[in-house]
Amino acid sequence: MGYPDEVRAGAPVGSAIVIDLRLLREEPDRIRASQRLRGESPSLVDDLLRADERRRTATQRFEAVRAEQRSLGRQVPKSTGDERAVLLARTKVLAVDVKAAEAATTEAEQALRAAHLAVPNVVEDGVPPGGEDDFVVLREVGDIPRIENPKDHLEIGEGLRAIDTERGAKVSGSRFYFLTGVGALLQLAMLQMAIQQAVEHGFTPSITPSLVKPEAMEGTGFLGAHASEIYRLEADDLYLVGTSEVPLAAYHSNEILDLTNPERFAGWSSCYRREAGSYGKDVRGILRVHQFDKVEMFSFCRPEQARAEHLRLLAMEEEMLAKVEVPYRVIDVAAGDLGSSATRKFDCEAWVPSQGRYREVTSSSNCTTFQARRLNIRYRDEDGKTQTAATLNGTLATTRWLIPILENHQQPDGSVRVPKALQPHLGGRDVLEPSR
RNA sequence: GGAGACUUCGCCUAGUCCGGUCUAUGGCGCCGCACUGCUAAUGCGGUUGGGGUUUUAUAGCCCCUCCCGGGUUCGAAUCCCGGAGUCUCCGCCA
Repeated sequence: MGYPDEVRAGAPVGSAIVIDLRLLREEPDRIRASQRLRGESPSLVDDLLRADERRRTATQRFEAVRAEQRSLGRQVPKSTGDERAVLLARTKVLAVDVKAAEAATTEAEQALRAAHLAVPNVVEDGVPPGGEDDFVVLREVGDIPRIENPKDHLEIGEGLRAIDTERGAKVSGSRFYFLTGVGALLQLAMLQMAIQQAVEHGFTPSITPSLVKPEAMEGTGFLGAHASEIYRLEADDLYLVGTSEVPLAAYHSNEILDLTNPERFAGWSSCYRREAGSYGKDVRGILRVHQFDKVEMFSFCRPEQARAEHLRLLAMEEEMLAKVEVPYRVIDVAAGDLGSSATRKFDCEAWVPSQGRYREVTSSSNCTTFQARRLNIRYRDEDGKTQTAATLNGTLATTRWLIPILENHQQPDGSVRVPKALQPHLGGRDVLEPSR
């Protein structure tokens, strides 16, 4: 799955990239170091700088030839006779040069973009080195409940007639499910509560498209190493989103924003993931599925505000987790496990009694200018100059949350206690029992 | 799905037939100044945007930009082809 096709499909090229290249030129060593932390080749940076230089040269040549052509072209209408014939002959030659120079520029720009897309975001200072298992636990919150022989969420869910994975498999295959009765109601209540909290904190609630064009996928960094995770509709050249982060990021593509204050969205969408390469992993229940629903936070802000915004999103997640009364811990994800777009990532992991361990339920990434550069999202600074914006995202609630909610609040009789904050969203009921 | 109309510098709009100071018209809005107890009104001036370059700065210079991408041409907002989007009507359908 290469990007040149996507580039031709209309992804923004050139200008916005160069702004950040200026920064790259100043600190290439910093970026090489970051590359090593991620376990990727530092030479990508040199490829990028070379491509940048090539593009500059090509552009300068094109502009020079073009300027001459225009200048001569302006004289043609005023000229007559022999003078005109000479001019026409000269411009005829120039036309060929211009065309060649333009082609060279276009090619150089595409090469630059390709080199650019290959370079992951620079890792933020303080990120733990290492891979998947090298995260640092920042804190553990809440008391782990003592439950004798805890049932897992699927057993509880089936008892409540809330989760039906057998029929999910019958209708759509493995890793699909039906939420029915109190299961459906619980999910709607949880997502509604998430939206309400987001609105209270000034986020704009949004219901987003689930199908997006290639440039939206490319721009958010999802067609990189994890392209095989993405569903693609061949007939229409559209992708099914794995998170509303994608449409929300692309929402402001090719725009210049007023980012005096950060712009914040809470997107509700169904999400689709192929889960390729996770065969045999987490096959039971709804922990790892092909389709789920999610409320995702997304912020556009100035780069200097991004760290504070990141902590803000994390605080939102913790507020939600507190409302569903589930014990959790916060981890600082290690450099090798960041994904190409993030400079830093905090995950919240909820306690899952049946497994006796924490499982990821939220993930919030600071992408700084990585996505905005690719999607050409800018803002105007005090001097009126355009600068690349920063983007951040974080999970506010998803279907997976049903697992810790059901398991941590299960009762010996098979019913499930409803956390207080959720009750108003469930018509006031304080316990889940089988129903229609 | 069928037919037609349309897309111009924040918004509206002239220009497209008949290619060349269109380096885009006018209005609204906005900014500045003047006048007037204040406001309003009026008058004058300014105002497409993006990138590069240069300067202490002001200012300037160059390229790109008339939905997007190709083509024709010495030269394209204008002509040709392809695509996207918007609207209207018809058909169909949650």
